[in-house]
Amino acid sequence: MRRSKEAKQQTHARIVEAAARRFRADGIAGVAITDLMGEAGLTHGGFYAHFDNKDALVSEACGAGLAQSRGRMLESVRKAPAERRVAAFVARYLTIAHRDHPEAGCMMPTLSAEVARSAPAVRAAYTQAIKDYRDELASLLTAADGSDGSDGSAETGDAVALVEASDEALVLLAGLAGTMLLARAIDDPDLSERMLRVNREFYGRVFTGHSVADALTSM
Amino acid sequence: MRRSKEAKQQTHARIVEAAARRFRADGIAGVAITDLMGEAGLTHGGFYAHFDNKDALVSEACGAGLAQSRGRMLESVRKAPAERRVAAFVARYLTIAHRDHPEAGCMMPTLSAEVARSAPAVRAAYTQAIKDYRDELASLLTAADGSDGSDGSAETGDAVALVEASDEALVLLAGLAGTMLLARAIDDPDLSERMLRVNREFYGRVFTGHSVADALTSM
DNA sequence: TGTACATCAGTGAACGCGCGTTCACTGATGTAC
DNA sequence: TGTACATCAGTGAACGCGCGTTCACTGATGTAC
Repeated sequence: MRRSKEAKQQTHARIVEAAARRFRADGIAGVAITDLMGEAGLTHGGFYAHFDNKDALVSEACGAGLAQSRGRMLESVRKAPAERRVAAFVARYLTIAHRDHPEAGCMMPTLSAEVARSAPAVRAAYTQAIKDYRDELASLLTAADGSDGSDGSAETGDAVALVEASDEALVLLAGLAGTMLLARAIDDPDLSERMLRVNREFYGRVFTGHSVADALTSM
Repeated sequence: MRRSKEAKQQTHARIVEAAARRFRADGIAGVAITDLMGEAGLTHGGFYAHFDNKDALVSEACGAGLAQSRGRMLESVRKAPAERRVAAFVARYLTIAHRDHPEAGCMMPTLSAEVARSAPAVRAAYTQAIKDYRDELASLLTAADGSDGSDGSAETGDAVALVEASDEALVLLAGLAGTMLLARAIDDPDLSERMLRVNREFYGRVFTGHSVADALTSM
């Protein structure tokens, strides 16, 4: 039952897509190859025509999956005016809907801990995806902050401004991922919602005004 | 080979301790009961004299382990003068040593994602431990912020101040856990260190001054 | 363009392995007299 | 205080199960002539 080259590529994409979805919902260790192949409409044996082993799939699914969820998150955000995009991103990320649907959400809160324990190839692919995320966020932050990306602090200049923006992006990524991570672990609905709301408010305000730039000045 | 009551309690404690350590290093799913019993100096069959099943151990180890790591973190912090304790805590949490030794560190970055997918009893125990952590941090924050815990904003008053402190604690917990989570997943040593440093600087400054209280006002 | 053959995507049974859990057993501890 | 017996912490073989991976096979696709 050999298939055409395009058919194989489509199958490959379906497996990766199913993996990215299921890994987020149940963790890497919690998803069996048989399940993934079943969701792709195939039987388990065919897996090895596409990947050397499970780790090879994990690398691809983690890289592609994080990039995909980033794309979906930022897509709707770009419709907002430049100065409101960061706040829109924060508001989009820290929602109850996102908390309750990890399979369709960001990979960072669900998979980072498992990736940290994974094979070098997995970590490398994941790291690259995080760098891309940081860079996209940094450009969002500089655009929101006026065109020069600075706020009049002593060591101003475009190079410094760019460094600061990518540092702010690291703060934002960590804060959002951590908030979602804990909001999902917490059993108490009130506390979980409060976790989301308080951080939404915090990051929305801090990254819209200039308090972050102040806090990060002269590092 | 029946043992005395105290001996049994000691064995029980040794199993829980080994579990709290190994779960942080390798994840819940990544640690077998045989391994844990071996570390406690026993064979696997004896496990069920102490726990109904693996989930029962997980509940106990997650609750106790998070409380223990919180105790260790805050122990050294209390030696600092009140107004520097928050900064000391942040500095203690976001270190390379902490990143490289998850087995001896905080449970939140390593286990929260897995706990979110665990049985109700596990999540309940974990949630309680997080609430305790929040409350301890809140008292650290109010102590650092002057004795009334407020900064002259319009809706001042002790009740409001307490709510604000526990909200600030939620922001801090999420930020620290998220930073460590990502710093561990990232393969690139420079970026990983930068993640730690930038966030250490950010949370150190923001939670020492009054910018957080400003950001969280009128929520 | 048509034929003959090699390739290889996908099938499904089978593999070895480690897991959580069970169970008959042992012998020191706790208890009743 | 001493004896007889019940309890039960810990042992180690065995269980059923699901996992990742292998492999002989099938038949449509790609290629050489």
